[in-house]
Amino acid sequence: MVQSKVIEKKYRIGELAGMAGVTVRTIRYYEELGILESQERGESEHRRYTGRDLLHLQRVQQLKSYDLTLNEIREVFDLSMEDPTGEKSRLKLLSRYKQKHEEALSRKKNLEKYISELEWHVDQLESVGDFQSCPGEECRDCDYTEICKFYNAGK
Amino acid sequence: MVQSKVIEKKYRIGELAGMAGVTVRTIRYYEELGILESQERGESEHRRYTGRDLLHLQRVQQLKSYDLTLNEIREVFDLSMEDPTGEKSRLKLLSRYKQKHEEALSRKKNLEKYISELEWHVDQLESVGDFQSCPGEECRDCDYTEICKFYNAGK
DNA sequence: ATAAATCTAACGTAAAACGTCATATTATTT
DNA sequence: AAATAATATGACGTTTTACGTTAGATTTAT
Repeated sequence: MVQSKVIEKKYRIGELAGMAGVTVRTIRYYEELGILESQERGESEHRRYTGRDLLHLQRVQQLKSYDLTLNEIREVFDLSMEDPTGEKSRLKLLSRYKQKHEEALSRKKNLEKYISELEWHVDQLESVGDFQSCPGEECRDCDYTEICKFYNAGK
Repeated sequence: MVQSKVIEKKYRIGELAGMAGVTVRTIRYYEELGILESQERGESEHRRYTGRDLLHLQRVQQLKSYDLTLNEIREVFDLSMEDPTGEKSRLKLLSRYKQKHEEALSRKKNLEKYISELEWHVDQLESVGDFQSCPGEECRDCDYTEICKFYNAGK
């Protein structure tokens, strides 16, 4: 079964930028950072991109939406570039992914503490009348002894 | 019952910095931003701080650990400075806290998506042999159709 | 053949959170 | 009182991030 090599549609940098909703400069910048490489530039001097490149670019946007920096994004890409068919490589990859996982969990924990604090303030403001400021005298009666170190600090 | 006005121990900027584990410059900077005001400077020209100021400074550190910027921290402080005894003020405060709460929840959602993705990669690497890269051809068989828009993108 | 798009190279930017002088006062110690 | 240490103000410097913005040259499209 001969899979005829269909000539894939190639895009120029401006088209790619348009489709992905970014600027041309952004794409060149990503190339600088090693985040998005273009195909070999045959004959002409201009960059050519494929549909897969568009996917990669969209993937970058997605990762950005997770609040990853471009450097972190490159790290993630570097990870998936590594060929994990070998056992050693696989284990290395695994541990690095796990590390990133840990980092993310830690960030999540911080965020949850913050959310919990905000909820405390909201609770307070919703139960009219007994508003308490923090940190303050009233911290002595605060219920959030777990998440807050000021609860016991009222002079 | 006359509460004799005990003269509270006052700290100089260097002492405060030492106790809080920050530099002198940091404290002056926080003052610039309106995050930490010093007492009135009686007689001398030097700043004086109280135990409550130390608490406030520590509170700043805590909020920073939640990944808030100094500007956001000031906003939070400004909120709790407002006198919420009036109904109008209380409602305004409430809505602003709720907004910050929404923002935080949104960040949390993003983070969870990212964590979920990382877990996918970890899963893959742990079930040796069928490693898949993303985005890629294999995305067609990916289980994470909910969190990933690439699953259907295999050429 | 003109206009439109791209190329490389390089300097500019804007926010964030201080660091680092420089110079002048003020406090403390001897 | 003299020397030393701590502070004060002001202002410019620094690092990181993610591009923006010329500038001048070359390529591609109409």
